[in-house]
This record gives sequence, C-alpha cells and structure tokens, in this order.
Amino acid sequence: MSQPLHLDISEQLRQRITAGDYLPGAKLPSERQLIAEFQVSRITVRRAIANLVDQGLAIAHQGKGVFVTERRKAVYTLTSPGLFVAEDLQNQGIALTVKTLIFEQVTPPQSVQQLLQLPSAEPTAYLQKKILLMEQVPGCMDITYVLPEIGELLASALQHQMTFPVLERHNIPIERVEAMIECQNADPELSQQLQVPLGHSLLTYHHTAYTTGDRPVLHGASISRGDRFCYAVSLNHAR
Amino acid sequence: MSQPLHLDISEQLRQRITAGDYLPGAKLPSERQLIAEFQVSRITVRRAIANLVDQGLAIAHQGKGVFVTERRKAVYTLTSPGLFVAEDLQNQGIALTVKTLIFEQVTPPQSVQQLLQLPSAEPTAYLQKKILLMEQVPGCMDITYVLPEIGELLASALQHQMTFPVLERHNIPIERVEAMIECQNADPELSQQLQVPLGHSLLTYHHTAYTTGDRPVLHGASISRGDRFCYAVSLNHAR
DNA sequence: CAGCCTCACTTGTTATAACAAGTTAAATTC
DNA sequence: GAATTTAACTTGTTATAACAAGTGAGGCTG
Repeated sequence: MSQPLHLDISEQLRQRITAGDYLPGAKLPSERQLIAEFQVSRITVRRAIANLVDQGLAIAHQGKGVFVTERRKAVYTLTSPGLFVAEDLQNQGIALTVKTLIFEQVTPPQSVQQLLQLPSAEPTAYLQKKILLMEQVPGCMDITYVLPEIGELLASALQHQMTFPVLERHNIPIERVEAMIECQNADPELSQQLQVPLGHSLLTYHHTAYTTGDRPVLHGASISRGDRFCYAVSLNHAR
Repeated sequence: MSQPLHLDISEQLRQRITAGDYLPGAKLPSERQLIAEFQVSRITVRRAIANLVDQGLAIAHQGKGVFVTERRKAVYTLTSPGLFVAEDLQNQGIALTVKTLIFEQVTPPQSVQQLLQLPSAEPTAYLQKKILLMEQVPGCMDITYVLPEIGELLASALQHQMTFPVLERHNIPIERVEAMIECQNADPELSQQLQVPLGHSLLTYHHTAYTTGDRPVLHGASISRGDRFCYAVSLNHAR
C-alpha cells in the first residue's frame, strides 16, 4: 500500500465534492453506506470523513449525518477606522446581534497595560467579552480592554451596541488603529462559545485604537470563525 | 460520563503545556506511558493527542514522539506596497530562499482574467508557482499570475528573486494593492508542499497589484503556515 | 387529534488486537 | 574501530466489537 486507505477514500470523496456531485449543504453517504461501497472497516471510513472535516469540506452532526460545508464568507473591510465591522456587515445584509458575556473592571495583563499606557499605580481597565451573533449564529468572540474612564462612562451603551460607533458618538474619534491578523485554533472555550469543533480554524484580529494625540483608547481581539469570515484591506503607496 | 475521556485527558495535558510543565520543543510522554498513567486504551490516548495537535499545541513525528509546538510567529508588515514580504522578513533576521515550481504561460481562470483586465481575444498570463523557504523550511506557497508582457520580459529575474523588488527595479512602480486575508486548511497538495498535516491551518493573502494609471499588473495568493506567520497593518483615519 | 413511545437510523466513544513503518541505540560482524 | 545488523522503542494504519447518544418517523395511547 503506497498510500493509506483513509486518504485514498477521502480523496475520492473530495473529488466528488469539488466536482459538484455532492453540493454544499447536501448529505454525504452514511458510514454504513461508505463501508459497503469501499469495503473497508468503520474506523477507516471515519478517518476518511475526519480528513474531509479537517480540510473544512464537510461537517458532521451526531444523529443526522455528514454534510458538505457552505463556502460563503463575509468580508470585514478595513478602511478608515471609523466605519467598522458592524456597519460593514450590515451593508452586506447580515443581521448582527451583540451578546455581552462579561463587562467588569479588571487588572489587565502586563502587555495590555503597556499598550494602553495605564498608570502603574492603578493599572485597571474595563474588560468586555462579547459574542457577535450573525443571523442568530455565533460568528465572532470579541475580547476588549477599554480605558477605565471610558468604560465607566459608556457602560450601558457599550454593552448593547458596537464599540466604535459608541465612541464616535461620544466625541472620542479614532484616529489610528494598529492591527495584527493571525490564525489560531479553537480551544475548548472558543469551541463551545462559537459552536465549532475543537481545533477549528479561527481568524483573529488584534487591534489597538488611538484617539487624538496618539492616546490609546482600547485594545482587543476579535476572534472569528475562519470558515465564515475574511478581511479585506487596500494599501496605497501615497500615504 | 459527562465528558468524553479523550477530552478529559487532552485537557489535563493542555493544562500541563500552558503551565509550562512541558516546554515548547519538549517531548510528551509516549502513548504507552499515557496509557499507563490514565488507565485507558490506546485509541483514547491517541484521540487525546489528536485533540492537542488539532489545537496547534503539539505535533507528532512517527517513530520519534509527540512534541510541544514552538509558538513564535514571523510578521508580514503591510505598509506601503513597495517594501514587501521578503525584505520585511529579512529585517527580522529570517533567511529566505525562493524555489520556483512552475513558470509558464497559461490561460488563467475567468476571475483572474477579469481582475487583470486581459483582452478577451487572447487572455493569457504567466503563472508562477513558488515555495518560499524560511531558514530552509517551507513556510509559504505563492501562486501569482503576471501580465504576459511583464512575465516574458522578466522571466529569469522573477524565477530567482522576489516579485515586487524585481518590478520596482524595472520601473514598474506598484501604486496600490487590493488585498484580502483569509483562513484555509491544507489540502493534500498544500499539505505535501508545506510539509504540514492534512487540514493544517493556513493564512492566505490574496492580492492584486496596480501600477500607475490604475492598471493591474499581477494577481496572486500567498498561502502561509498559520502557525508560523501573521500580518500586521496600520490603519490611519487621514487618507 | 395531541402527546408519548418505540424503533430504526445516524454519528460518537471506547476497548482489544495485530501489523506497518520510522527512529535510535546497542550488539554484532567484518 | 567502522560498518552493518538487530532489537526495542516510537507513532501510523486497519479490523472487529460493543455500547452511548442524538434524530426522526411511525405507531400507539389517551
């Protein structure tokens, strides 16, 4: 055997998916059917399916079956820092709800203290942890640290609305955002909150926002499902 | 049982990793040892380890063992389109080699034809597929379509050097880049080329570069290992 | 007819077993 | 002593088996 059986089978199934034999949303044959078709043991069929799931081509639902994944992604456009994630998605016709999990005053980790230039005497900030529901489905978890004076002032507003619009409305303009985008994998907590399998690919947008005078206002991370979202940015030479 | 055994075990191991009991690069206990410690079957231990691998915390080497992953990432800084990936990485002290897999004239897919505004009479372009080796290790696969006249002119230079510096040296300034960053998972080809397991998280940077007069010059995708790379960008309000 | 139950299906978990294949170091051979 | 072989480890593949748990349809009961 030059190649493992499970790979051989998952490649055949992959070909059928990319060829359109199984359309997005459609149910793949059950384990029992695949066992009969390929004449292998259940463990091999399950491994073949796991290969497809790992590649993001299929998703399994206990009791129901394995289904071909939908491949549409919503775009976060990173233009000027003013109009943000929320509006941009709503422009794409995606209903968006904010569910705050945590909103409290904490002592952030060293790295955040530094980025927000908190006074070392009393290095506190407001921590907001929220889930963004797109079309009633959790798509993004946002963890943001806000300067204490701003968190206190805008507590009620921040808990029900998107962050940046609230700030702009209260005369805290965002002049600059330093961002970093990376890939991570769902740990058990994120797996549960975003309702994805353990290890699922996630796209993380780390950002530090500065207001006039280059003073930092907030620092946070938006962790989105990697199979549902992407980021667009335009880079101009003339700056 | 409220929670599967394999999850229970992988969580205990995860805690040891995050607590620093097992440092990056260190070898985890062998399957045999874990079977003895947790008093479960091999299949359960293997599933627990698979959970860690899926979360990007460990990597398995047949015959050698399972090792805690290193967590350092190289940063691609997206500033002005001029200085690019290559220089940026070299500034970070990372040795970079280009290995061209394919360089030929082709008829690109419809979507690329449109982006490059190719004449529908003869919609050809040069396709370059290359592997970028960082410290002799494959880290990124780049697939780029270049306008035919440029591909022809700069064939030899493009095959051994980075794309953007070559263009700049030949008086083809890049004025604007439209980019999109997304997450994808390694299919068998990428898995083989980048030497990562099937389904491994990858970070893809799609880009279309325009020269003076807003004329498109090239369109491509840079597919990097998600566990090794990230993108940084600075967004200014004043544009 | 509404509600409940049962049954047949699905995927998920776990155990035992055997062999394959990559790695390393000790033992053997030349 | 150097090269080769062997043995003991490691993880990878595959089979068989049994039970758990989620789903949905059909039938039974009130």
